[in-house]
Amino acid sequence: MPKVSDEYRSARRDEIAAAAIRAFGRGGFSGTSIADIIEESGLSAGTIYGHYKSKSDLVRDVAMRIVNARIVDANSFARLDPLPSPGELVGVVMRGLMSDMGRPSLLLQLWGESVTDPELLEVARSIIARLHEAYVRHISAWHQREYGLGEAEATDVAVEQAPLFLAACQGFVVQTALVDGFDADGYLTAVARNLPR
Amino acid sequence: MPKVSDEYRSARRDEIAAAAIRAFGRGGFSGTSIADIIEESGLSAGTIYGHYKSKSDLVRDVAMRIVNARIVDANSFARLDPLPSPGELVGVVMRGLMSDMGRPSLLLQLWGESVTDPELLEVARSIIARLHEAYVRHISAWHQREYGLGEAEATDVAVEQAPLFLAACQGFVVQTALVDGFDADGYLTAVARNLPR
DNA sequence: GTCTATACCAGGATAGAC
DNA sequence: GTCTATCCTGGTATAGAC
Repeated sequence: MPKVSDEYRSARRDEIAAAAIRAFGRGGFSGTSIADIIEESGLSAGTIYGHYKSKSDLVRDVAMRIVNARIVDANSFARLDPLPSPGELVGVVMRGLMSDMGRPSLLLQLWGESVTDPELLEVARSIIARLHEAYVRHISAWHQREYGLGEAEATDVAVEQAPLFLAACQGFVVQTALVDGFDADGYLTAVARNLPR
Repeated sequence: MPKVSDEYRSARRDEIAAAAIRAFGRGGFSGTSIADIIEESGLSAGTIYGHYKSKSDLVRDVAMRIVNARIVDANSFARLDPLPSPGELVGVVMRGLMSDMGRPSLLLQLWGESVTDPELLEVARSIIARLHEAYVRHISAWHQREYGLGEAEATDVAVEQAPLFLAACQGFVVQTALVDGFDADGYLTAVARNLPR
């Protein structure tokens, strides 16, 4: 085990992954060629294949990095004070998403390609599952604190409603990417005002 | 202008398009090769290129056929009696979608590929725009009839809320395709119960 | 109009020198 | 570890016979 190697390798992977994220952000996963990533990174084919064993390996790593960035704040919801309503939370999550992805269109591409690529499907599912779980916990906490429901009752409500808040996030992603002139702030305000509380 | 030709050509295009829809449904647009479509249709490369000038031409035609099938019932909402609430409408539209597409995953793929393909973007936008428009009209009609609002007021409400109902549809598509064990009926019931009315 | 055969190209991945 | 050069596969599209 060489002494510089480990952190060096990891730094190189970061560098390649960062270039790949930029490139994928423009062209999508399957629409981006290794040549594009070579150009974006300034590195060579040999180098990239020295750090990733295939394009699909790289795609999976990039997708995971995107997930992990989001997971962080999915778990910090519960500690916010004052506790935001579930509807306000959609705004918090989506604004966070926008600020570190620029356009969320990569998510749309991830979903699309998940349909045919089992490895991406795994990643996409894990994003959704974690967000779903965070919502169930949050909605339940909200109903307990705000309306004094018991835990079991609050959880029933949460299980019913969580998919709707998830849908509000997914709709935001779709509409941001596809509707031109989409009013993001107006949408998030409408969510906070009209979804159940 | 040969006399049999026109309807013959059009029937052949239908045949090719139908095979293409099945094939695209499995592999997505860019994930499906002409060879796949040849196999699915039982026809040959020469024939297909005799009716469509390129793969992208075929893709656009297929995407449009999918849209047009949906537009029909987007416009029949207003004539339903009793008038369904906007939330119930999500169920009507989505059940219709499911019954003629099987899995709505092709829509997910359409969205994903729209990000990088301008022609598909056009198609995707037109689907969303028409559904949005149908929702605005419907929500407005609902508020006028149900709560006696004036037209201007009802329209304001409709413009604010329409994106949320759209999101409920989009979330349904995403979750149907990606969440395993997704409870479609439970979701649609929750939409009808919890979205504003 | 339709088929078979094939030209042609793009993209992923590897070999081998440094 | 990294680069350059190249191989090879698979995919779109066309040519030419029937």
